[in-house]
Amino acid sequence: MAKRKETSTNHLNREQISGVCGVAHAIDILAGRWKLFILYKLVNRTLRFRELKEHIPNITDRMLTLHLQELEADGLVTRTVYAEVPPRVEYRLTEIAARLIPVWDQLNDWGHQHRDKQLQR
Amino acid sequence: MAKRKETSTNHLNREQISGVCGVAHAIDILAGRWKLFILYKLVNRTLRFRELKEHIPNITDRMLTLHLQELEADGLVTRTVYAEVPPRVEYRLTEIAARLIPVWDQLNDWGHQHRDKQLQR
DNA sequence: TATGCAACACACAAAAATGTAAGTAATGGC
DNA sequence: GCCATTACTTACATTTTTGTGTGTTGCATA
Repeated sequence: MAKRKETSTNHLNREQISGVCGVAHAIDILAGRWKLFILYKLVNRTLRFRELKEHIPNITDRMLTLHLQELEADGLVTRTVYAEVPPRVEYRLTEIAARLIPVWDQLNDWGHQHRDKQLQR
Repeated sequence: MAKRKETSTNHLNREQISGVCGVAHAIDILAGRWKLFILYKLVNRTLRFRELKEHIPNITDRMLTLHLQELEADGLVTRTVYAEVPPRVEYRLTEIAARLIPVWDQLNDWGHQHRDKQLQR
């Protein structure tokens, strides 16, 4: 989330894998602690910073800010600033993010199946 | 990958989110640096440790071991040990992991689309 | 004049993931 | 006896992610 060290083996490995494999790239983008929660909340509606924060239990201002910045940089959300005081900033899904919704539904089903199965053991 | 501290806010947040959201749970399981690469290599075939290592550039013994252990614990791969010397250990996908293959295909398409789009900017 | 609000930024700390290097066991072949 | 092989393990270092707490801005209202 903070700046990454671009010469580290860690970083280079990440880049190489994401460059080769579309799934790895997708997971890379989606894997932040709160990102999916944020994206979920934005499905079919626009929300402002404070509203997102209220919808997502335990998230802090900082983590919400960092994740939103990354999601914006990755082209998954749009940020709109209104020239008001106090500030008003609205977030919404981009078109390419919306294309993921059906995939999320399937992943969601799988995730629930998997969790149930693991709990039986 | 090493043991996690079960009382940390980090850990508790992770658990809570994964407990509520199937997608978050799925991403949580799949998000290790080399996990998708490993799973990909195992689609439709069984491979032993050394073969996996040769198929995955730059991975180290340690990272491969750690990821395989987690994948096994999460029920995504099966580990079969043969009583030979030198040892022979084979890994294969479980049935529930195989159910993810169609989702991977879609995620893969999306990942490539997304990357192409990002590169245009 | 003091306070509150929204959406951050900043400095710092803690935890988690990843990487590096070396070592281990049992056995077969030389 | 010495070495090679396989699938690891262990100790340690580095990088990355996440969390905590405080400060900032500019205007409105009390």
